[in-house]
Amino acid sequence: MAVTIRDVAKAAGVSASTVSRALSIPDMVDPETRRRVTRVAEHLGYRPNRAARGLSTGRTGNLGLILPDLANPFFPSVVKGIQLAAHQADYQVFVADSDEDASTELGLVRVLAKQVDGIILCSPRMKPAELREAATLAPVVLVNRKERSIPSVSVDNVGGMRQIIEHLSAQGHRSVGYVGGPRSSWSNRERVRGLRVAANQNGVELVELGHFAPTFDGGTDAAEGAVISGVSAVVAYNDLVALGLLNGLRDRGVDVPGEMSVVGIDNIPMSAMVQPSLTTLDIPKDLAGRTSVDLLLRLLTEESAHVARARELATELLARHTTAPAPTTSTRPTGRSRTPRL
Amino acid sequence: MAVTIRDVAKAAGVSASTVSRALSIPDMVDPETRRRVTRVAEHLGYRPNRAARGLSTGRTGNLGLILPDLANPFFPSVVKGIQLAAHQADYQVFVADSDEDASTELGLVRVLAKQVDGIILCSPRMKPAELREAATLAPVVLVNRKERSIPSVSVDNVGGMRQIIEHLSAQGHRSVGYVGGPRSSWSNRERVRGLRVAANQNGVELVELGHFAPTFDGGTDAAEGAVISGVSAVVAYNDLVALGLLNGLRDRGVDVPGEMSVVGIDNIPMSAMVQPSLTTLDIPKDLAGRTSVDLLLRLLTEESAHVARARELATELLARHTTAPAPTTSTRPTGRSRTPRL
DNA sequence: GTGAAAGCGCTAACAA
DNA sequence: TTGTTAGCGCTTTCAC
Repeated sequence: MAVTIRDVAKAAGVSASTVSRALSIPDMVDPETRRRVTRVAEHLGYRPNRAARGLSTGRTGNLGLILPDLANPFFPSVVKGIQLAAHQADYQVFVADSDEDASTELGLVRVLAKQVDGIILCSPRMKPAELREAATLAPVVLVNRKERSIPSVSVDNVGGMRQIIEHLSAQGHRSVGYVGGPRSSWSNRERVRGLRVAANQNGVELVELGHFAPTFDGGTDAAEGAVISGVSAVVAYNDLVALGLLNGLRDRGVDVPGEMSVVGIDNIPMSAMVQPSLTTLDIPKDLAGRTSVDLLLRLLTEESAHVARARELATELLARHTTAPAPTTSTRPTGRSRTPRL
Repeated sequence: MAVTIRDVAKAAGVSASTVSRALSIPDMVDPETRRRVTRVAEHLGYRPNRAARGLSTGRTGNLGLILPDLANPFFPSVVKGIQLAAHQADYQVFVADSDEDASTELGLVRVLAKQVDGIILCSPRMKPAELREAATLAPVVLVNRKERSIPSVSVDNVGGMRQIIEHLSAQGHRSVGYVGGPRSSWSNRERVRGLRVAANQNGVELVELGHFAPTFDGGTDAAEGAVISGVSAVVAYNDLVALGLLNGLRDRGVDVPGEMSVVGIDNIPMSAMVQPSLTTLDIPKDLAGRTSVDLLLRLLTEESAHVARARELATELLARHTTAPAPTTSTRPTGRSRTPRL
């Protein structure tokens, strides 16, 4: 078996409790002993067993992260932001991929709840009631969606949609299509909402082309309808969909951007790798990750008596915080219209 | 605090141990009591605390996964394969991204070691000695590299390179370039080795163009050298590099595949999303994931007395296993030469 | 400043 | 078949 706190204690000629203190509350122990203990611990290669520590402190030092699809290039950046922030605070991250299955997600929350101090939940499809149940099982921070009384980190979808519509409108487009994501997706609903408002304000006609899978293939499927609809520009639910759409349009001999403009959302790495690059709305992904960790850790260190109030507070804070680095269209200079020909 | 085993015991009028048995060794308890206990447990919403269980059993029910870069589209498939297999066996997966920093990785192993039953390590850059140290801290399975006495799952790089060279040779190429990955990467060394052998056997000249970052930008950087070298075809360390290379070539006005052919390795999703699709060598990524979990779990359930032998055995098994579904070039029909014009 | 003792939630002998 | 006891590795009173 590995080296335990007692091994260190014995070797240093002190009690286990002293070792414990020397390592976690250094000032409570004589400098002399402290040094001896540290040396011995290091020499023996002692690593505290966090699970055991968790048992007595109620703190595991772990964070859980649940997301719908790691293969969606949107998420790795978020995960990286989270891991970085977590590691800096000496937390480990448990990542679980639910495979786009919202029912799995609640199960994952249950399994994780006991092994982590808090959970970051990216679940565009979970029902509000499920979210609330999840929040009773462990401290939860929502990413990319909001739910009353649960702290969350989200982006200003409405503002982002306004930017897109204004951009298109300035280019002279009067009729814009929207290739929607899953009906049950919170982000999708927000985006539709934002688009409607902005279209209305800019005298642009918005044509909703239906709901599609949030994938490359979903975009391909949407091409036919986009062509038929007669719009001159199309906004896609996300970049993956936009790329698939481009693919489908090309297959139909539609020249992009000559005959039709396409705009994506997310600014995934792939969007910059096609030529010319895809016009897209940037979402500060790693910042969202970092912010969610910060928020979660703040909740955890809050006096438990004040947690309820803290939650409300935190929600407000975040709304402002994430709105600040507002989404902007990416800025690759590629001529008049930056929509790709691919 | 959450509901514990004692709460259930009390409510069911039995002892804690009975509850424990009823839930994990059902046949050791009277059907009547068992039913009662189960009912009460369910009713109270009891969830065993796995960390606590781990403390007494020595089994945590968690697996660790360390990989260099989640943002590399190669990995999500691997992760998904791993998660699926792990969840099916009722294991959770701890994912840690080392950000391509091999020195971080050993640290991650140390931190994770106590909290997991075993670790799946994708570390192309770690030194052999570090790998062996890692293997002493926890049961370890290596992915995509081999090291004496440590079980591993890897693909038949040499065979794959042969396929690529034969493919190019059949197309009439006599001089082929290789855009190498990091000097310290195990896969890169294997690939070079395989290419040299295959080139030699097929009467093809192999021009090694140097070492580049395993990224899109790395590929872009390699374009200049590729052009100068005068080869008619280029193999890239992986698909990301290949895509960057295509980008760089296009910027230099080189027609692909008219003037130069490009072949990638990995078959990442993105490769099928460009038009026409990138010619690439498929690596069975999710299978690699599944296999590594299977292997690890087998090690864990092995009688400890036989573990040493089991390790050797397992290594052998795997070598055969992963060679079987050998890499094949992807099969998108896109005309004579399938190298993309992008 | 330090040690002894109790306990976190659970399982695994050992008795009964 | 079931309950009692001890203990996993650690922290945390409570004495000294």
